[in-house]
Amino acid sequence: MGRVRIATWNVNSVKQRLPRLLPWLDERRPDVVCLQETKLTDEAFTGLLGDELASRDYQVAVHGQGQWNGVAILSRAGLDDVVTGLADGPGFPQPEARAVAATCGGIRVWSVYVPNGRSPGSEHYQYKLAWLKALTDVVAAGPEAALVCGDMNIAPADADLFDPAAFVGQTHVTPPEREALARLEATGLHDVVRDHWPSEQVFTYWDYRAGMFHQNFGMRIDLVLASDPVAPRVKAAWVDRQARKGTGPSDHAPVIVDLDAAPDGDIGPMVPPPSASRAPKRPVKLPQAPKS
DNA sequence: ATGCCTGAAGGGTTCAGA
Repeated sequence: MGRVRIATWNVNSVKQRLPRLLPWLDERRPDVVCLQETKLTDEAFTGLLGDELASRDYQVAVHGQGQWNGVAILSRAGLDDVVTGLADGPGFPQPEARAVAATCGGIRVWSVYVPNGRSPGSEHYQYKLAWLKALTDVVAAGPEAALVCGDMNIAPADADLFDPAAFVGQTHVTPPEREALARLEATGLHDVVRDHWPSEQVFTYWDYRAGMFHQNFGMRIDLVLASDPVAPRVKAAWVDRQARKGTGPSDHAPVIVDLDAAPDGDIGPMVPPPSASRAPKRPVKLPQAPKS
């Protein structure tokens, strides 16, 4: 098929994000959308926006739960062989709604929300590493044409942080997390945004607090990983920072990838990475969990 | 020294997020 636009977006509650999500779908017109942190049961998801998505010709694969987590795939490029969850994946302690897969336009598409990890060495951190191993096994056993999209909760390199010094000792940057991500990529996946912007500062997440977005103090933790047969088809790969601006945004911006053809002129501007933020004048102290 | 903002559940506050 021709051009296919694929996007991934941690919306931080699809219910709260509806006034941003629907106009964004109409403006960017993605063919396949991977959502994370939907925070709705499947029934609530369908009740809330089933009609809105159907009227835009999207088929929907949802895997949600109440309150936390939740992933989905919207597609008007086909939606076959839907699988929810990770086979033999770990729970915390029960399995959580963090992965859904479907075949869209001949590509096995995964929408994933990797566990946060909370603090290095914690039970949740071990869960995160085990979850990544289960994802790696399932992707390795799957079709060759694949896209793994979502919130990895890992900054692949220090270049993906506004201030690496601020993250020392935190999750998202520890060697075991980065090694787990590298093992996933070693199944034959390419980080297409980094490949297209090899030396640019590109972020996908900015904390809501303390004007972090305004200062461009962000992280790149939302990734599109394309398998060997798919990666050469990538014609554009960018972060839609417009979606992080304005009223009622998610704390994450969408990542948009076009396969095979350059985007048409009528689907909105290509947004280049912002100019590099200046290094903080003073060391930036990240919020810490309160001591128990 | 600090969870500084946001969302969810549920209840007058707490937990989770990265």
